[in-house]
Amino acid sequence: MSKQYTILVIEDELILRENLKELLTIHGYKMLTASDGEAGLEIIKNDSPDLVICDIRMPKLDGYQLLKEVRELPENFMCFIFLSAKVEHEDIRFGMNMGADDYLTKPVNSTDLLAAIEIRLSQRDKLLNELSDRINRSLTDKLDMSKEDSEKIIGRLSKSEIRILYYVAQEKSTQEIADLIFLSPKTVENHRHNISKKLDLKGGHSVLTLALKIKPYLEAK
Amino acid sequence: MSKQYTILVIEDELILRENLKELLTIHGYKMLTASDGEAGLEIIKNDSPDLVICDIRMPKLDGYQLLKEVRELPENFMCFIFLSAKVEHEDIRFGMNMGADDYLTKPVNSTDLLAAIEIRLSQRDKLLNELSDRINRSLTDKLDMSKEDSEKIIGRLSKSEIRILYYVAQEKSTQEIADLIFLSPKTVENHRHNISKKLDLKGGHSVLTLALKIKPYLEAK
DNA sequence: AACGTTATAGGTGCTATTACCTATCTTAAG
DNA sequence: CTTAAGATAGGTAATAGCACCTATAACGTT
Repeated sequence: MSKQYTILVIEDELILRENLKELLTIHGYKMLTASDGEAGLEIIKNDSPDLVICDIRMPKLDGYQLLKEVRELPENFMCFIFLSAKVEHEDIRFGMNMGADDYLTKPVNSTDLLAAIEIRLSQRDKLLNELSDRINRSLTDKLDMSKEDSEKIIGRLSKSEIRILYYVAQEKSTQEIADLIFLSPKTVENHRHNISKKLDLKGGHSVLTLALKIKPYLEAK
Repeated sequence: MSKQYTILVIEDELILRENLKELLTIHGYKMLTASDGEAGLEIIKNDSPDLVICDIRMPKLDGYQLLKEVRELPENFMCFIFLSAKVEHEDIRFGMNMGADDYLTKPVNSTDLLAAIEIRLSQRDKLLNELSDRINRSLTDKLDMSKEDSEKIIGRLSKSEIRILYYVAQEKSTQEIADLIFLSPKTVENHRHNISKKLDLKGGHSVLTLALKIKPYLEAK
């Protein structure tokens, strides 16, 4: 089962709004609804839906103004689709040129709507996946240590060893770690030694450098 | 002056193709053209234009097939706009549902075309900027050191100190560094000491940990 | 010409990490 | 129940980094 997406419908007309909610719920989406632009904007800010289906003529804040505000939100990767009774060429161009990802006209058939939603969500997911791959690769480059390798290393260590390594990565000295977790400095030192032997680390300070390299994956201990 | 974008026009008809090239060149875009899908795909692979304006009915590889191939390319963040004489509702929906970012109909007026190009490029830029910010923030988080801070630190060091720090970041010991660059171990040690004093570093191994943190920005010495 | 910075090299001593040992007690696996 | 692995603690010794000191030669700036 794939991820459940959240869709926000901002639509003045009660009947259409409820119909859309029902249709999309049946197709597996988690639905949010709003009946005017201001309410819609609040929901967007609070719940960050994956996709917004938005009317244009609405009370309080119309679709154009809403889209403008949405696109100015930071860290905003949501898809935005207009669904409007304004069907003239100029209307559609104007809506698309505001930065909408798609523009559907009323009355809309469910095939068109579902297809439009699916393609926008899948394109956005593709983009976000490539982004997180890129972040991972960038991190691996900088740390000389991939996530996989880090996890493999951590997997070979005992609980206490991981705990010690965690504090080593925080740049704590043996004495400081001993004080922090109420152990003898000797015990802490033994753990360091065992880590070094277990992983066959060479050279001085190898435990410290290892700890720093795998630190990002050690945090969530 | 802002960045110059590269636009690829893939269009069967010579006259339209040349007209578009002229119009967009005047408006400051760097233009590439192709007269069929296969040629277009080659250019996309080689030159990675920022945006593609693409006909649908074309020899060899039609617009739909081309878009499908383009979207399967890795690390592909280009915008894709269909420009077609297929103007029926179903045609437009089909094109958009293939994953196009916009769909313009022939004959196209320059206002619509320029507006569509501008909004898609600016939206894509906004997205890419947010993504690169995110990558930077992620790196800063993991390294506990921002690019700016690293560069400020490096700026305060002398040439030799930077060189020493570079080798320290490679996890070389004082003795190893001395052997590598034909210096007395004492000199290397003095540099380490001076780095530590100059930057007011506290605690054991502070030079090593600093070196590892700024390593990404130290590599290109 | 004088001064400050940098690069070079050495002396001395302190401290922290590392290596390798033994030993006891607990816990998990067989 | 026996055994292996882990967590705890200590002893001893070597090593590496660190702090603080002097000293000379080169180099650029004022």
